Amino acid sequence: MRIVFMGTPDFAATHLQALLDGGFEVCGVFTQPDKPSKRGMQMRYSPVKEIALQYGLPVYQPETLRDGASCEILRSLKPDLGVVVAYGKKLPEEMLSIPRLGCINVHASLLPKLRGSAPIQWAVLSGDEETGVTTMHMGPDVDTGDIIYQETTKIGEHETSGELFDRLQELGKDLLCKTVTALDEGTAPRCAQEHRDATFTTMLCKEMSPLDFSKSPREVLKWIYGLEPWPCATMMLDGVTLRVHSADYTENTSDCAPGTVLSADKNGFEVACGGGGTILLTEVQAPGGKRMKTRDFLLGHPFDVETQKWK
RNA sequence: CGCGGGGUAGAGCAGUUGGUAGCUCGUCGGGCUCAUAACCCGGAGGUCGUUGGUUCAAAUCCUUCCCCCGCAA
Repeated sequence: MRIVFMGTPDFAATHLQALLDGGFEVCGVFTQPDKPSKRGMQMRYSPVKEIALQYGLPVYQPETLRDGASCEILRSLKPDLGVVVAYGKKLPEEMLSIPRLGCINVHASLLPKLRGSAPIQWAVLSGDEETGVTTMHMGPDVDTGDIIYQETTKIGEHETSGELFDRLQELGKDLLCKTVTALDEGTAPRCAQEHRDATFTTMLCKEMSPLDFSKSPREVLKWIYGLEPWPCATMMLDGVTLRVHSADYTENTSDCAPGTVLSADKNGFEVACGGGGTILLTEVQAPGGKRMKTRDFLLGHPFDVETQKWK
């Protein structure tokens, strides 16, 4: 079975690698155009392109899919199936129907929940107990297609989006291989989504970083882990913006205003939250510095709880 | 050369009109105490990221390179 793969970031690259490891025939790869990025702003290949080149696969990086040229390329590859994983552009309807079996997509949520661009992070941010991955047939509207398979997993109470990312791509790649095999054998199930249960997610942005301590300790903690590793939660403390990387629950309560630092010692920053609870910030990062245990941070940046200022 | 911040005891930081390298924590030893992560006394531990230069003298001024962090995604 000839497969055309479309994807861009690491999450997609893992899936492409799995197809190749699984012995599937990938006859072409679409990925986003090279762009300067990272420190140094050097031109870099997408993770998917790196793997494609490594295996000598033809790589296509059209700026747009809507000028007809991409359709021509896709037709010329004579694919049986299109596999789209985090490609970064919406496919025009015309392309979806070119492969003999159509196109399928791997989405990192339990559809119809968390449709949209950052389902993994939003699963954490929302405080969900579980999430998963879904493979589906692609239709004209994004993330609305018929479901083929789903795999569910529990979200750890202290699990970061980054960690969940890693786990879901492991689940996703296996589910993808299972799905492709089933499609090849004609045994794949097909189940329409319950569209009225749908929820939607947006891309994360830096404006989400500042922590809102008027929320409950669990909401604050989930916000911290949901924004890890990017864009990362932050808090303003006496004029300094601290990034907050990890936190723990406490048994304590407080009458102080949310956001008040109740203690700053070897355990970390204990901050008053909404509802009378408190939260312990255990790992932080100062501007220009690297992340470190709050305990270590305080050795060189002592904080006076009485005045809420740096000493 | 995209922009900016930073590399100083095991850890986190201070220290630029150049002049013997400091603080907090940890660590080791001793003391106090019913006891202690508390307190007191004492000790060990640093070629100040790397190369070259200026100077009587460089952590500090100039130069080469390496590494870390943030912006941008």
